[in-house]
Amino acid sequence: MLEERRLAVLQAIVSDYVATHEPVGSKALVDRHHLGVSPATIRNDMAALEEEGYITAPHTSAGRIPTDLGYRMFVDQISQIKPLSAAERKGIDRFLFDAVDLDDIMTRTVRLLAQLTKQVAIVQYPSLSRSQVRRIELIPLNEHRLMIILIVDSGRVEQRIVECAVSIDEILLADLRERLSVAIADQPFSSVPQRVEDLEQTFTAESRPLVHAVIAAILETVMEKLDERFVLGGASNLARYNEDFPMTIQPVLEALEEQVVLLRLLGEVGTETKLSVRIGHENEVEGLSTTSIVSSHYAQESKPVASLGVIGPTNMDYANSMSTVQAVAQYVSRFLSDNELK
Amino acid sequence: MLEERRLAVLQAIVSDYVATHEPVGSKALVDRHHLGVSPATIRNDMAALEEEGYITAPHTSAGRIPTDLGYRMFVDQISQIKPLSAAERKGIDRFLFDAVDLDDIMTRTVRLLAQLTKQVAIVQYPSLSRSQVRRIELIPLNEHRLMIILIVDSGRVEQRIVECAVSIDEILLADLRERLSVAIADQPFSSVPQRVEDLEQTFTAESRPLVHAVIAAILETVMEKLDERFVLGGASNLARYNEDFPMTIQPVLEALEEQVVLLRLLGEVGTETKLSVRIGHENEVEGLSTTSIVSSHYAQESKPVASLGVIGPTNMDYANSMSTVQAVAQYVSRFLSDNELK
DNA sequence: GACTGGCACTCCTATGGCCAGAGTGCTAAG
DNA sequence: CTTAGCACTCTGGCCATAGGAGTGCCAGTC
Repeated sequence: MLEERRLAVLQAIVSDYVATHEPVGSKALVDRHHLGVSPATIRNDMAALEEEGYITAPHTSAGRIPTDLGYRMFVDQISQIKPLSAAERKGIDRFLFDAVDLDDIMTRTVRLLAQLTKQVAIVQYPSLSRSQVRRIELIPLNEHRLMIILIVDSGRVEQRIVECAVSIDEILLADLRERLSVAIADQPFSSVPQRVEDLEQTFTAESRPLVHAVIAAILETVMEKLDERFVLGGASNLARYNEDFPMTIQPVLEALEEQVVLLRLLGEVGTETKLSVRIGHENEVEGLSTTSIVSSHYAQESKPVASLGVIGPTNMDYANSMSTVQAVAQYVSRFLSDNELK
Repeated sequence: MLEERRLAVLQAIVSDYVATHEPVGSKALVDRHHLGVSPATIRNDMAALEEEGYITAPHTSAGRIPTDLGYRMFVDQISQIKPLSAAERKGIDRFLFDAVDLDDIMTRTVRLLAQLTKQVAIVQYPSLSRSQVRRIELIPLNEHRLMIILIVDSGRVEQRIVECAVSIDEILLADLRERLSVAIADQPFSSVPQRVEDLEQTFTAESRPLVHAVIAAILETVMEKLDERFVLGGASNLARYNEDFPMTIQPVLEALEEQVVLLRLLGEVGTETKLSVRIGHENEVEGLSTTSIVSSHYAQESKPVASLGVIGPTNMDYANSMSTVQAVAQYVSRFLSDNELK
């Protein structure tokens, strides 16, 4: 009973604070939410909540604001996520409908997310490490230069130019392509390094220079680009929160430019739960300690391939962000699986 | 004589204001720059300069700050651009040295620019319209799907997936590829639409469905992607100027997300001059009226292929930005021409 | 034992007045 | 044409004040 009301009070504080961005006091609480008790009672509860670390007071005579822990509790209480309205779903549909290729899907998705949540959106490209090579092409460009093209089953296309000291023998190249194709097509990316290295052994000594150059380039590409691509959007939404944390825009912008950091944040998302929320200091990145990240996996044919999400101030509208991120992730998954881009 | 000193006064005002970001008064001027006259004289000149619209006073008893027109005059007076120091040039060299492909060059360049100028940097990909198709590949993916790959002499690679109702005949596809290759390889992009359309006529009726699908996709790709790619970097530098124009970050961020706007700004750069500076209201984009853009073409084998530059507040250090942009453009040009990525 | 009303207390915020300083424009003289 | 002097204006910082919001605690009630 008592516990129950305390929870209600916390939830009320969070939702009021999220709405107004101002500390909320006991009087305001009983006015806006019809809890059946007096302000004094609420004050007792608030004192207890503060004791437990869920809320804090900026100064003696201001209202309370939630701590990271308070938000965490609040978020964990949101058991069932409210579905989007028909209009919203329609909107998502229309937005993605006529995307022509993977790049197009990614850019549209990021714009969609930013627009719906009014926050900074981030969409990761399907991770190579969870994909398979679909096809490999070796295209001679001139005597000493060729281009490797890897087509991945997620629709990603990676290209790389290779320069080799020896002049390129087209017959050998075709042979190499064929054997590479057999070796790595439809194999998980993780097995590629081993397989191409094994393959290299099977070539005669005289063909080695070319073969080695190509294989080295493939290995490099596979390593370098494993997870590295993503798109950002809606950075201007950061400025809307000027009022709330005025001095901290710069570190956030800086953090957003750190690719590795962002990828780690998205990558850390466990595979067990689909929807993940990390609040304030929970993401241990300097500069993002006043922001929260709501992210979700998206899948292709039921296999999770990457993540997408939004980044906003800790006092964001979690319910809305969560449902939007989840919905968008589902739509993207569906879209990727239906219109295979392979 | 008089005219000459006025100019000196204007230059002094601009450089002081750029350095301190505070209105500069007559006393401070004679102190810092050893003009051989008294503050009162300077005041007269300042009154005249204000009359002519080069400077303005925020309020009665503050110093003066340059207007857009004042900056313009100042910039036009910078006849010879100071070369970079050896260390700086060395730095640029090292930064670009081991770039492996075009994407790599573009990202490195944008980071380099942002870092050197402490401003927002923008680098446009080599424009397709000023390039030639180097090679075209048609890669069947499955029965109804194929991928078109266009390799452009600037090193850009464009890919597009085509879906066709009829099943793909590999023999026909090879033939089509060959004839497409003949038709458009080493031709300027602008002539591609005409040539492929002509080519379509030469095919027999039964092969038309496939041929048409491919050609339509090529046309679409050519149209859509003509100039559209660029990379941005250093957005966090915007926040550093919080003090100066605090309320205006949002519109600037928004403008930066408008691809078309940015491309137009870069594109407008005439072909006659290499280095271009547009100040404040000169770039007629809402939201960028308090910013200046310093940009330059860069070239590949002496032919300008695209632009790069920086965007900063109107009270930026023009001399430095101009020399940096010019130097980076030269280096990128050299790099692109030396290590042809074709 | 849980809730409530009352009350004293604290602390922030907004307001207004005030002063000093910086910078100007003007005038008259060199 | 330049300069010194002077009166004038406007801003920005500082201080003190008042008002208000919100709290914590205590004593009383159901």
